Amino acid sequence: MSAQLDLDEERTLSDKASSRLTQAIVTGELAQGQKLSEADLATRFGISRGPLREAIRQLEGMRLVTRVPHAGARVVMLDKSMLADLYRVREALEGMACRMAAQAMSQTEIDTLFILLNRHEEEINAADGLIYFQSEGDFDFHFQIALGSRNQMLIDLLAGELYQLLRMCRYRTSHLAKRTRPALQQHRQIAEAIAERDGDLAELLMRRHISGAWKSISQIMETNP
Amino acid sequence: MSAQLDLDEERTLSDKASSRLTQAIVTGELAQGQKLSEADLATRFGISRGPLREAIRQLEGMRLVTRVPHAGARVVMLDKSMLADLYRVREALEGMACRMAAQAMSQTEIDTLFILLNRHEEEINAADGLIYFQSEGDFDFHFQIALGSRNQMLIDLLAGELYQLLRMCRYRTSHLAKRTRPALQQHRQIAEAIAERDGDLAELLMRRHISGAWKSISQIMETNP
DNA sequence: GCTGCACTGATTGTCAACAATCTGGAGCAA
DNA sequence: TTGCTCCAGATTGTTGACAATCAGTGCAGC
Repeated sequence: MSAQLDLDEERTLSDKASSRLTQAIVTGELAQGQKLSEADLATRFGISRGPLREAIRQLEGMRLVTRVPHAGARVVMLDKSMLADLYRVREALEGMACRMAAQAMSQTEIDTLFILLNRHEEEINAADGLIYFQSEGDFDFHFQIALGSRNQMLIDLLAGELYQLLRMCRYRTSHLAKRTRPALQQHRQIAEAIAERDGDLAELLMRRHISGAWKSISQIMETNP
Repeated sequence: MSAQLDLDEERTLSDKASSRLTQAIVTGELAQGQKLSEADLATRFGISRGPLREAIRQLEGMRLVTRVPHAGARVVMLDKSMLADLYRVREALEGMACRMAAQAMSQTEIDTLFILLNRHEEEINAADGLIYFQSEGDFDFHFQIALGSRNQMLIDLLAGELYQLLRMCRYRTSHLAKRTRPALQQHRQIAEAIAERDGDLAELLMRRHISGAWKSISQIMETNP
């Protein structure tokens, strides 16, 4: 849990509504494809429709909802084709992030990366089998690398848009197979490539890691609903 | 000019305002860093502040404006660091688009690509020296490849966000050196790689093309304002 | 029985007024 | 002069009412 703390006495109503909506969508409280009734949500959040509409416009920019004029907004449908698109984009962006991180990360940040990996490994060993956190730990790793790229646009794209969609997806497939151990192993290789400042290798490994994850997920989706 | 036609009797006021604002920002009618006064713009567009605020929220999602609560929105400042970020992201995304296009483009689309290149070459030869269109022709080429990727998310990211920022940048540096001929040559190599269905090479060439463009632009910016 | 059309209810889009917040300067004290 | 407080104007944030548009229903006509 690394979300922004919503001290109710901060920011504007639109922004708060935007956060709550994002949360509700990502956690599945609002189902995929569900219609977002302005009146309903406004009363539920205790605000008026004005700020709510602005929040919806913002979520539209994050690709979390789709809006059609005069017909309202709906939670995005994460079908297989869209997920395929998402993983390809992710492969490109995180590959680049990795390359840049290998060049720009400070030694301290790299140390942090390894600490993260160790903690992650302990969690896996401790709860061998039932690992709920895997996704969050995974996000932390990828997020740290994005930060390490020092590329603000890359960071915004990944953290602000793609990762939300990914979390949304994971909340729904969390019951499915994990492959945490091979993922951890790959993470380690990536971190080592970064530590050795080998941008080419770091990018290659990250891309392979992500396309591998997609192959695995896509296979699972064949046999499951 | 391939923008959406704004038949005034279509869509909603927010959307129309959004288009007009985008246009105004990209063409420089609204200067970088300029403050966007809601009252002023609303009267200028002949609408009320409600739809205008929604439009601004949307532009914020496209990274064309930055908003700070209670202080208003400003046109984004395209400083060198941001442009560097932009070109890196572009390199990653268009590289991937190229790889996917090499696999997914139909023969007809590939033919169109070469027709585009030929027309572009004629324009360069015809107006040797003063080539205003270069940017638009360039956009057409890159856009066609994005479409060829068949990846809707990639298309949206490129056409909806990055290209707007790029156009915004070009409107300001259009008076600077061009390097249209080497760019055309590189375009041709890319198209040929796609025609041969060589995704690896197509991606490599596109990435080299874009990072080369950045080196050139960044050099020019050293010596100019 | 089926098609087409008007009506109705609900939902979204828009507006103008009101409240909250920020910015800049006048006035005063150290 | 410098620094502070406080006020006023302007700007943004929010609201509730009003207008426009859409989806579903029932009826008339064929």
